[in-house]
Amino acid sequence: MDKWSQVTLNDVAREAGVSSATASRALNGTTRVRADLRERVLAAAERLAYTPNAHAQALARASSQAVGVICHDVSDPYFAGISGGVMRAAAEHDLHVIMGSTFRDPARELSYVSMMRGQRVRAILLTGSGFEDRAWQGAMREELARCAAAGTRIAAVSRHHGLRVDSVLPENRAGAAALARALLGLGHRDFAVLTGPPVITTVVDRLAGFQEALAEAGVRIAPDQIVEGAFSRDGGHRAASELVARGLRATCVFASTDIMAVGALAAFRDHGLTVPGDVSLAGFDDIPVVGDLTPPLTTVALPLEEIGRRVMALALRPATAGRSRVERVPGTVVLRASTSAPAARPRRERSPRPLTETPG
Amino acid sequence: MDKWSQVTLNDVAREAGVSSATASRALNGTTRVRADLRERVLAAAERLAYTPNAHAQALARASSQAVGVICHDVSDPYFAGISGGVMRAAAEHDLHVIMGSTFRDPARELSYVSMMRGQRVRAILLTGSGFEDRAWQGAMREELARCAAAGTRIAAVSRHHGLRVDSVLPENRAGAAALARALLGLGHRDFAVLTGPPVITTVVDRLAGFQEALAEAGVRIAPDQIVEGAFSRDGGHRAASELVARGLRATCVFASTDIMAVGALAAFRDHGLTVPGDVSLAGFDDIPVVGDLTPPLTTVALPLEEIGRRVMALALRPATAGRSRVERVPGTVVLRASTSAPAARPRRERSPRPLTETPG
DNA sequence: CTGAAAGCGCTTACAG
DNA sequence: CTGAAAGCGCTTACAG
Repeated sequence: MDKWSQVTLNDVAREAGVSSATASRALNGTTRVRADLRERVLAAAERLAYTPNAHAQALARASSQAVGVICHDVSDPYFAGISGGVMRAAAEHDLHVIMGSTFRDPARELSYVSMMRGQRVRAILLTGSGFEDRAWQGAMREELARCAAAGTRIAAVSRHHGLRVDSVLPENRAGAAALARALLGLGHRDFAVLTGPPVITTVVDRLAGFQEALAEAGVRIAPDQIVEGAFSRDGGHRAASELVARGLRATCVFASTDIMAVGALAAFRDHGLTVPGDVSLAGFDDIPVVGDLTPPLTTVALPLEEIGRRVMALALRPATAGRSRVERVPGTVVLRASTSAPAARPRRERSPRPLTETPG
Repeated sequence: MDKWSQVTLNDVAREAGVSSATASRALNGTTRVRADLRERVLAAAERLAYTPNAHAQALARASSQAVGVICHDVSDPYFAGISGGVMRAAAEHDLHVIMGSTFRDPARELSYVSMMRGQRVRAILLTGSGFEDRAWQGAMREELARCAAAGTRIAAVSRHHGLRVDSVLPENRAGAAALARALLGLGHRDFAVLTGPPVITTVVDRLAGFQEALAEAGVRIAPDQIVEGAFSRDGGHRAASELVARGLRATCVFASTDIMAVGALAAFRDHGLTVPGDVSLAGFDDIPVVGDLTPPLTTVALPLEEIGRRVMALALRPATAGRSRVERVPGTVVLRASTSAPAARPRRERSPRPLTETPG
């Protein structure tokens, strides 16, 4: 009934009538063991339902079979998608996954890394994007140096400013720029952006790329048409409502994340605005559901599962001395029905219902 | 650069000029340690960036700080939601989460449990529903007995036939029955069901509950109006298309999972059928997005995150001798626009477009 | 309160 | 090929 009832290697050895060294070798297949002894050991292990104590193995071997994965929130479809790829890859390589959700708290990210270092994981995957925060970067850099010293590999998804780790980089900047050009191509000149917390590098990059491409076409977004919100469905809903409250002058709104776009779509509907009739709407990521919305959302598609597999692959490759490896993953602009040419009719017609109505 | 450069407790002890026993006690706060010595140890640990080797601790203490979580697929919104709750709870209790995705392979579920037993986790959470498979149940029962013998707690979400483990039971049967009654209340008498793989207990329960309630009203579903598909968006799309191909005679379709309903909604649209004009559609789970679809989906809401927290809480409570604990979580019928009274017009008008058109 | 020592369950040079 | 022994890094009775 208690912990001491565990079957140990010694039990197996005794049962098989050999030394624990031989039992270990037979079980691991590391060294040649006389066939009949091996058989006896295997049979004994089977009979006793022996499972090696992973901690003892890790201690004796000075290495474990685990990798650590840190994301912002597994229940967010973006991370759920990446995590799916990571889990597949882990299963293929017989690795255990220790998962940590930071809920976007930089301090928690730091403490997870140190915890995983304590677990002596083979590698740590940082799948959330970095934070634009000097102090945090410094602390993280120190922590990662300790990991490196311990032989723990590090690989990241997205840009982690000042960390120089091997990374899979979704082309947030270029993707947003390409999206902007596509929207310009539809005839839009007045844009608004729903953006996330500016400490998150992904947010910065997408906004920068979008504005850059617009600037090349001589188009500028009015400051009051850039609204910040939480990276969530409700955050998008609130941000879009805020935009409407400020007076929506744009013909096209870019939500820097699909999940925000989902909320924005609902908000526009709640305010009596049709998409794309009154306003076009585009997102980023191509999470599973956006193609099934009405209208389906224009977005920049990222191969989330593949990103997960690739960051794992990167982490499993031995470190290269000196500089860090970077793999870029392009985003693909997917034009769907949520964006169309801007309506030719006068502004008045696009004005929202009075704000006294309750949004959903 | 290599694994041997780890800072150990001995290094800290030496640096602080005390024995490793004292260093250990100071760090853990288990026993009174003279204040000045404690200070010196803490300072030394800080200076050396010491992180205890979790494996050595687990070995010496004969217990670890980890819990194992096994689900079918983290990237599925249902499990993503539950996992979110589990992660929160884990963070609150300072537990590490080892996560395994089985991709609905019973063998993999078994091997994960044994692997986690090897990790000597405190508890294992089975968040996927069980399999209706005798052989598997037998093997799992043995495996769980070994866990129990090792002091590893087990808790599950959903019904695991023949396993008698502490469980959080979403009321699949009652929820589906309540949904059926609500749909009957709208005036429907002709139903179809899109169901999942019948080895999954959740599938069995939802279908049974739905049919049961219909039977009480004297309504029966024609066998050819029950279509099986994969538990995924595309599985739902294919199942709905198959239903249309067979000749959709129902005025209302129940998809046993929201994720299937999402696919079904798209399929109906692709076939030129409007929801709920031509056919009403309902799902189950209330995953985040279904309220934002057009039309928003009627469903049975399950508090996914809370289910996650509760299964963790259950696992953390000590085992009760003898019988297993069961916590029921009711589902709430949420009527949305995807279901309405059946159209009064003749069948002809609801007939689909010819099947030669390509579905999306 | 503190330290020397044994022990947790494995692996792996080191001798045979 | 096999076994006795040391060692992985910690914790914890056991004596002081």
